[in-house]
Amino acid sequence: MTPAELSQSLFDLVNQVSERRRDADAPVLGLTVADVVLDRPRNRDHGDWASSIALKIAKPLGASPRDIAAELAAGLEALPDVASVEVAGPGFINIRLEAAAAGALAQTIVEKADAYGTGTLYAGIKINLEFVSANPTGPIHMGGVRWAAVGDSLARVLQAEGASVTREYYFNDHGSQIDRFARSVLASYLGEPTPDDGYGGAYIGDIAATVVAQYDGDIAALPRDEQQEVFRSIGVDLMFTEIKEKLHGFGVDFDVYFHEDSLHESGAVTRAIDRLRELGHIFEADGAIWLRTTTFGDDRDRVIIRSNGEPAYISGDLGYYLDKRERGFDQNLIMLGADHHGYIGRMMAMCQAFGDEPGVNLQILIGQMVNLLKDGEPVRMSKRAGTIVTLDDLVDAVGVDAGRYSLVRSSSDSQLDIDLDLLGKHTNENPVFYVQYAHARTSAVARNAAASGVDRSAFTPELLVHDSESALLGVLQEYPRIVAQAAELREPHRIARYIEEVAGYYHRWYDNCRVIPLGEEPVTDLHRTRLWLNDATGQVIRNGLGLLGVAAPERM
RNA sequence: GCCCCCGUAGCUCAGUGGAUAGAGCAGCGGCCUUCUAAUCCGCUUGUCGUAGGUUCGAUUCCUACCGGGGGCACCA
Repeated sequence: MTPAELSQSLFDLVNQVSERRRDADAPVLGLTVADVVLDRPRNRDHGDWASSIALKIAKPLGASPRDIAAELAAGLEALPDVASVEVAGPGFINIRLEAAAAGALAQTIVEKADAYGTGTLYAGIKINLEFVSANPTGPIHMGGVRWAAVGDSLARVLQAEGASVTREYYFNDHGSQIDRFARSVLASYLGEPTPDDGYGGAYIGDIAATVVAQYDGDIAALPRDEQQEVFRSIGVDLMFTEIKEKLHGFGVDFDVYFHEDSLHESGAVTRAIDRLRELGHIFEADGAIWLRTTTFGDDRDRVIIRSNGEPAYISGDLGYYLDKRERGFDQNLIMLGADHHGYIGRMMAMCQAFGDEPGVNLQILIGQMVNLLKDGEPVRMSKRAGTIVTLDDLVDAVGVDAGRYSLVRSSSDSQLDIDLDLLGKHTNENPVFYVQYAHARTSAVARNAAASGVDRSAFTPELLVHDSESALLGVLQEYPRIVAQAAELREPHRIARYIEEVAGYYHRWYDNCRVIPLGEEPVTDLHRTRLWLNDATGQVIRNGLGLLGVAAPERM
């Protein structure tokens, strides 16, 4: 019996009880199945599943919660897979399943394999997920790396729920930051000091040297403005290529790298502005062209074409958003750092100005910043000052798996502290090893089982009665719900926390229950059935790590 | 001044209205002739920032305040 079936049964019982109890003239409760949720109690004494529904409906029915609970309990007890039901505390209903019914899950998981945990929440939905989008003015730093890890994992989670996801990187190659970058590289080449508003990192010199080596001609012979253009175009390409390669090495690949420049060149920006003008949301003032975002809740109107004729940054967003919509994306997700949260108002206003629904067609996910600490003291990261910690630094220190895992296991709402010293030393503190070790252990057990003549030729789930077994089964059952929740809330860290929990239950089970008989003891159906549970656990950990983009090693 | 995020064990952090608030790390003490000891077991620590409110029930929702971080351009 699946949790869904059990909660449907409970829902039916709730309806029966409320029909029987309510006065003829009283309003119906209007509950749906979703209101009748089953919890997996933390305390195993409270059964395999628990419901607080009696507490919720007691008042409208004018009855005591315990009386309602008792009636529901009687109905549940009659179900075939339910072993026992009790009413506890103020009116909780604690349900215990037959061991066979609970244990059947092990076989289900093994048979579903990679598909276990996937759902259909977003079946048929096209989602565009834009993340990282760091400017190509320097190596990708820790802030961007966090979104690379979280965004890629979120994409995987959404795909697991049936969505068609396009990972997209918006490449800002149009604005004045690029000019600063070009001037900085040029200055380095000429041996001049870094411009006041330029970038001063050591990588600037490297880029200058590489550009000189790659340029087919004599840069020194060019006039200064042409020199700058050479350093701009080749330098940006170099950065762009490097960023792509580094992200690839980190396991993050984008489907689309979208160039801001192309929006201006293709006329997409002009088209978007024309469209908004037709809709009556454009006005002119002080020599500039504005979008009246205040109509849609923004705290001020926004300039989209400056009085000098240059498009403001947001104009690219107008064209870009329209382009995404024309490409058929129902949901457009954009991940931004907390330093960009002020964009939400204007972006949502823009979405609404186009006639779309903010929060549905456009969703902006804000993630908090990464703080770097050294000797317990904060280190400020700045591309300008050249004090940056890059993707490479992270991977060199701890590797891809531990790096991704440490970035994705915290809520994006929390600022992340990363201690540069700890990063290099105490790698065992990373819970990823705890989880990976559990997975390696399931593989080792499976290998040894094969060598010892334990196979999966029998499956008798009613034998899985040890406390550590029902606890493990209980947590394995949660997986599909966790994936759905992570997708809905856009919070992939839930997957990490969950598999840590699975690893814990598995290790404790391993300690208590043998899959392979000791010494000369015969192989029994209990051993064979436990092998199913072992393999099921490995499968769930593997699936979970897969959603995080972290390897599931068979040996450690 | 306004907006967003955070405040939970010594540290880093989970916990989108439920029962006795959890994990990892750190500390102390136990288990290897037994499927991998990167595991497991035991001990120890909490005004869930403060004060109100809603609720049968609040770490969770609402309000105010305190503390930390970030943001409020014809920059991108």
